Amino acid sequence: MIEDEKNLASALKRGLQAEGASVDIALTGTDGLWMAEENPYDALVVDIMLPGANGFQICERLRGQGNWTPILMLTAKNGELDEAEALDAGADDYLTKPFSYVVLQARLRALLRRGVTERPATLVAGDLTVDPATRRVSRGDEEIGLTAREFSVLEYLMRRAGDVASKRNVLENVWDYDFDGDPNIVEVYIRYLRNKVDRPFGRKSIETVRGAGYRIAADG
Amino acid sequence: MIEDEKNLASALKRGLQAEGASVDIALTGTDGLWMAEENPYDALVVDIMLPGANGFQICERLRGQGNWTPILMLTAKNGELDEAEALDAGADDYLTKPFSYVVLQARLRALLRRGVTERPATLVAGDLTVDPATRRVSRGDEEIGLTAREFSVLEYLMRRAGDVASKRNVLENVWDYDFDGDPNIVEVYIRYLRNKVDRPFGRKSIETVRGAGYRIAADG
DNA sequence: CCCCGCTCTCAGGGCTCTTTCAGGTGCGGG
DNA sequence: CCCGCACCTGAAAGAGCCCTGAGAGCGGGG
Repeated sequence: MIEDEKNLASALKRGLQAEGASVDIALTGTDGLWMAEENPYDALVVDIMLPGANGFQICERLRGQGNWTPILMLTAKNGELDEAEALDAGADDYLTKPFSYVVLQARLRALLRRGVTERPATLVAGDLTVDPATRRVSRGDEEIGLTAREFSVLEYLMRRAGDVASKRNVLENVWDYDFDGDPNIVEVYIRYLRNKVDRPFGRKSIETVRGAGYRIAADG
Repeated sequence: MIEDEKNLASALKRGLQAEGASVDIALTGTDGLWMAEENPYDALVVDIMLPGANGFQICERLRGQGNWTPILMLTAKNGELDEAEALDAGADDYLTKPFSYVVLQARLRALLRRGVTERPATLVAGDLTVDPATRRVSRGDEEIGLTAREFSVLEYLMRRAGDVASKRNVLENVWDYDFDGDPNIVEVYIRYLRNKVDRPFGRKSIETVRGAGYRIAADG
């Protein structure tokens, strides 16, 4: 999220995090551009009015580089800069300030679903399925209720089903990139997940690879 | 960019940045190697003549670690070190000094377009396979469980299948670069590996080359 | 205002893996 | 044929990884 109003930025960040998203904030256009160039984000939320480089410039620059990360642009109601211009510059959608949080959330979700990134509708491993769009998880016919964090961790593991994901990997992708807390948090969430998706079914989908990380077998 | 001539380095950096690239500079071979190991760069520009470690060593070291970041090598016109050697060492392309900026730019673009040098997903030697992504090892259809250290040692040997890896090599790449413990640890792990990947199958994949190190035959 | 669910921290403990060490074995050179 | 050095081996101590239960902080909803 590239947004210079700190209050707005941190409020949105908290909201999105509560749903399990992992959010980085840039307060200036130049910082934001740099971060967007360096990291493979799922989507960007970009304000138009920014110190450094403005939203249009960021869009054009990224698109010019062949970077097609979905962009949601925030435009000012009475701004002389039209919304159409935002789309012309390469944004995928726009939102007029002021806007409600739920609308932002819905638009973002739509962008992700549409996603340029080839993102399978549902992730499957054996009889375990995870649907990022609806945020539902089920084993066979039985639906499983997960918290936001639990869901994110499971989603991440499922996206790389078969591969080993290190704790560092999980931290950087599910928590923030520069997370520096106790890595033990990952172990804790693995336990929560096992208690919900494995134990009740007598299964062992989530495997510990000692010294390396965790793995979900591609076939469940 | 690993280049010790500050003027050249910063001139190139400015040029590349003007086109939207993001450039880090290392002035010594050792710094450069470290940075290349720690960060996922899109490409490296490496001078041959460097304080610390030279360009060849950097190439070999990175390739040995399974790091296939595209490398553009800068060679000296009258250098006794041939360009062919650069390619042998694992560079993807080379440029003879002095060169014009536009040529460098064009070569770099070509490297990026070509994309990452295709890395083999799994390492194979006869019927023995090692998959770094999933951390699975198998002989034929039988899966073999290895500990973290065992896996690392085997992976290292497999990456240079057919070549002899000295104990020093193994220590520097699997343990720390400046490991100063007892080199006997390598012998111990070779034994563990033989007990797991050879003995049960009546095979002798891991060969001792007395006075030189160990080797895994490329065909198992 | 209280309760409840979610996230995260912390400390303890089990168990596997890693490393060390001391002594044995065998190859190769003299 | 013998000796030395490089390599091999078994066992045991130590370290570190991972799991777990308990609980604090926080925010939302009743």
